[in-house]
Amino acid sequence: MPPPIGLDLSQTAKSVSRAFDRALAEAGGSLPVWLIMISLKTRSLGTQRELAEAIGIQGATLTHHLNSMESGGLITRRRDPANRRVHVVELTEPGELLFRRLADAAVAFDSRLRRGLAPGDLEALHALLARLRENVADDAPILNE
Amino acid sequence: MPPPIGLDLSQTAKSVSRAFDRALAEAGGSLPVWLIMISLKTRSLGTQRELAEAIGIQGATLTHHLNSMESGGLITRRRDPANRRVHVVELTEPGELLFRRLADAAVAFDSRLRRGLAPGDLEALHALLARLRENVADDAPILNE
DNA sequence: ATCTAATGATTAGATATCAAACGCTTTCAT
DNA sequence: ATGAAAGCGTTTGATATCTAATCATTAGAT
Repeated sequence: MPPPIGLDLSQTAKSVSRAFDRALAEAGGSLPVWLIMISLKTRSLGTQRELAEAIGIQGATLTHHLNSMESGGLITRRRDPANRRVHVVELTEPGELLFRRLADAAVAFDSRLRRGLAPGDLEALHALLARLRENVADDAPILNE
Repeated sequence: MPPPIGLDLSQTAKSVSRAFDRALAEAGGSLPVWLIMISLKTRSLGTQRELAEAIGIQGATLTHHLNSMESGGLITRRRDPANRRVHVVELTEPGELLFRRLADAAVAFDSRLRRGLAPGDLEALHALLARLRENVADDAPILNE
């Protein structure tokens, strides 16, 4: 009798996320802050809505994080002159500094997480997770194969 | 360049958990309520602390859930005469009824989640998740293999 | 016997997240 | 040109969770 897969998944994710958050906290950040920063740096940001979507939180929640990051001097927000509905979010110099520290912590954590896993294992895991996401996507929800 | 594994995991878990919670909500419950009930039914419960541990939440959080379940008539709490520190938690008749409905929903969801996954895939996933949990366990935290 | 430490559960306070409502800006149809 | 609809971000209110402090009970030591 295999264990219920959703349970297994969520408990594992909880453990891993908490450990990651602790690692980032030691470097002076947090998981949401890290996700926001790396999205700002790598992806070519469109709007805050897209940013929230990319990191898997709600727009309202993102606003809170940006508020504290702004008052902490990590980012600036200004209206885009071309489209005054959108806020352009940018890292300040202290923000860049923290980003580098968090990046180091994230890399270290990731290698710790991969211990004992072959490249093939990682690919397999990635594919399995993708399949699970598909299976709970809203379209064609029940339909038994 | 492989995607960061922790991210992949947590986003998937979030999607799956939310979908599961929606399914349980349609059956009149929620994820924590379901976890509490199934733990009460299957595992031989020791204390609330153990119960909380088993379902991966904090004792204080469990208290809140038990409060609402009790006022909703799903469970009863009484002091154990043998050790008056512990609360003996038991399902009421309406509680048993809801349990059965949630069990149906959970089974349906699980089969939906397993669509397109061979038994070998499930075993592999289980093993990979276990490995990840090990890798973030507090003992021997950094040590590169 | 009594004092101290440990244990089980609850309560209080803080934080994080979400959903819904709102305000401003832009787009588009007429 | 103007009015309706949609888009973007923020605010508000509710919920869930955690940590720390507290109350009551039990176990252990002297």
